Amino acid sequence: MRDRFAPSPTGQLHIGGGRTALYNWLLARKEGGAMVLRIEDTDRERSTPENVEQILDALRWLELSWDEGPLSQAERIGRHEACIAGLVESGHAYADEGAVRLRVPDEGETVVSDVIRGDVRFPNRSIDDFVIARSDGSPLYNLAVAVDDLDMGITHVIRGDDHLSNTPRQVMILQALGAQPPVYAHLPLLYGPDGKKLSKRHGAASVQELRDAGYLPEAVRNYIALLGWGLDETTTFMTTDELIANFSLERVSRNPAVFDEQKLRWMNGRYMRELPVEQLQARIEAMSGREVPREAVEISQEKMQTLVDFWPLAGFLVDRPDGYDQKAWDKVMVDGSAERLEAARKAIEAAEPFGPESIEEGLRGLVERLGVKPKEVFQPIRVALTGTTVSPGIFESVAALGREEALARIDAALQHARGGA
RNA sequence: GCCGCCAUCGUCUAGGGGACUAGGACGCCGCCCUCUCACGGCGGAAACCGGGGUUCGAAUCCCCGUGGCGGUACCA
Repeated sequence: MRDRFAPSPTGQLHIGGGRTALYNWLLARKEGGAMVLRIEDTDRERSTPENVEQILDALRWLELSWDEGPLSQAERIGRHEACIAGLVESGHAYADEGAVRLRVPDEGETVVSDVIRGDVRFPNRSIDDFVIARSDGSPLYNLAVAVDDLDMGITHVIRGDDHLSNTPRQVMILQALGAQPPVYAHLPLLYGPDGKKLSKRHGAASVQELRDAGYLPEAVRNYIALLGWGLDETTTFMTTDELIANFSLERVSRNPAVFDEQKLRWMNGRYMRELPVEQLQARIEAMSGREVPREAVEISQEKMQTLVDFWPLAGFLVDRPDGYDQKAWDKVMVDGSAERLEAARKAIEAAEPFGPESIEEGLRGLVERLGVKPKEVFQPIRVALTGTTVSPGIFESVAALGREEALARIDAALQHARGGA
């Protein structure tokens, strides 16, 4: 069993393309077959080395490896031209104003056997004698694809639904060449939330945009696998091994799917929470190119949905905030807040041994003595430390910051409250 | 125009004649937990595109309509 992923290099890899690659990869793994990576680059203008690299880049990030290739379709032009000549010679094709057209019968029908759609029948009279070679002799897409799939021994063609209407043409070329068509599987297309084709204005539309938004490749794989395929009525989380073991083309859905980034966020958050702290830390560091304290990761892990969420949440543990969010300050620093912060400072200073437990003990004791609500004490500390009203747990945050730095930031806030610089 | 594909909660889907007062998940709403934001727990609202058939019985099968999408290029 051999399948192929055959993108045309037009820029970043579209999420739909990522899913097509995933399905091809899953099936090849499951069947113990091979996946060929073939670049459909017969359109020389669009097919720049940079664009090809974008495809490979996305595939590598998704951790989808190919067994052969990347093969260049354009480099096989000699073979394509030979086939065109052969087709003319055998009478299956003829020259027309310099171009070459395939002879399509007026009667009968061409059947595309599709695992997902069943047998799709196309009346031959609805298909014109189509061009397989330009007047300069260069081969056209349908011919190149058919010849390549044949030569490469492809048994399963898994691709987007937008290719279904062109498939009878490829089948005709194969038949004219005396070959059996492969098994086809046309995947439903992916759309944006507005029902239109998924594009940049929907947020992330490409695999690399997903990566840059802080998603984990394993979460992306799990999510997009479920876009048009499902195991049963309840299974949602599957490891890659489980995906491989369970995948089947027969269970691929026929209707188009809308890419829902909110659901991906949720799923990604679940994956992040299940990661060992060291691993999560390593990923945050790899993505940002900066070192971050393990403790900072530990106390914010359950609050993040993506890798980039780390910074607004726990960035204050890496860099001292350069100011206070005005809204946060106004909301929290009301009458008496400065006094409570002052008292909290003493409690933190006295915490011994310095850690979350002793800090909690001291701060809760203060709340008790003052007879105020916990947040009336905790929020001013939070603003002093982070500049905002959002952070991991306050005791853990103070502890992670360290006594000296925590006290310094509180002092700065107190000064700010008194109208100082 | 012609050819083709598709049609279940807002979204992803389960369903392949009786198990359906249509199940799960995201999102949404409410409650609980709570130092903020989250996590988590509990509960709730929310769908079979329309019309004809077939059948004792249709979300499931057939036809028509409607809608969405794709193809129809000397693009891929």
